[in-house]
Amino acid sequence: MSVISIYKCLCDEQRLRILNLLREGPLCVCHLMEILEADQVKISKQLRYMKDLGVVEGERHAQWMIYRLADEGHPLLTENLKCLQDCAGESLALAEDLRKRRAVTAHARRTNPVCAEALEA
Amino acid sequence: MSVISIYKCLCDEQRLRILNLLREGPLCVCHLMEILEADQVKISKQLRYMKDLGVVEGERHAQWMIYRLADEGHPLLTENLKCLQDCAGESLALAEDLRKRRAVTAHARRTNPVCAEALEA
DNA sequence: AGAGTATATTCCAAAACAAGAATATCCAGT
DNA sequence: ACTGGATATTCTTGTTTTGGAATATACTCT
Repeated sequence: MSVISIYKCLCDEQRLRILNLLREGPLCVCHLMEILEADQVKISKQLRYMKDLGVVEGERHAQWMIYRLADEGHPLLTENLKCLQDCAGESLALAEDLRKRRAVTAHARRTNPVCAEALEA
Repeated sequence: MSVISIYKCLCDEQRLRILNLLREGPLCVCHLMEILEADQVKISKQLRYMKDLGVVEGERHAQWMIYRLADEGHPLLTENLKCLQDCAGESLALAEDLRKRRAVTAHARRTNPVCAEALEA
């Protein structure tokens, strides 16, 4: 995972939002779809793009693919995601995304325990 | 200057190196060419790209165009440029570029005082 | 085996970007 | 007005990235 790769991921709003979400822990595609209100193909493609650059990793758990930040997170990426909380502020709805994230995963724990459990692993 | 714009500039090696150089103060195109060992058109195009995104500003001084970071530098950009010194390390020759920068501007002060002076303004 | 859910891949057209060559502009000095 | 230096723009072509539609794969449950 090179410095340039990290910036290539961050330079697109949707990818940036995905990384911001993964910062708080792994997520499966269906949760990302729900939080970002985007269709499945688009999300999958973004994840593929970032996986090819080594920024993100995916692991299958039953029928779900759980994605997480690769490498325990390169320091540059970690720093940026932290910084973005304050810097981005209004324009990108990062805080809002995180709020949704909690709602979605909490809900999943009830409706879809198998998937929810995979997130812990 | 948006967050995404900043990352769009940082996600290309040459642009990143230019920003790293501008962090220490304004420079004119001919100095950038010399330090990065790149041809004029390529540098001009990168500067144009970054200017259109509002990340960089240019001002004419006689026949020279002096470029600098816009806006006194967005905090996110500032943070990244600082962080990169350590993070990037070997792969990108950022420290080396800065060394060259000092040599080039020092030399300019002797051979081309008019241009050199414009950098101070 | 068959059906359903979750996710990935492929194909194709559009847009953005990059690189090189040629040319244009702006300014200073004569 | 003319020349030369510094910089910008235009044109063309090739590559990367994006977006939508269709399709394929992987896994689970019955």
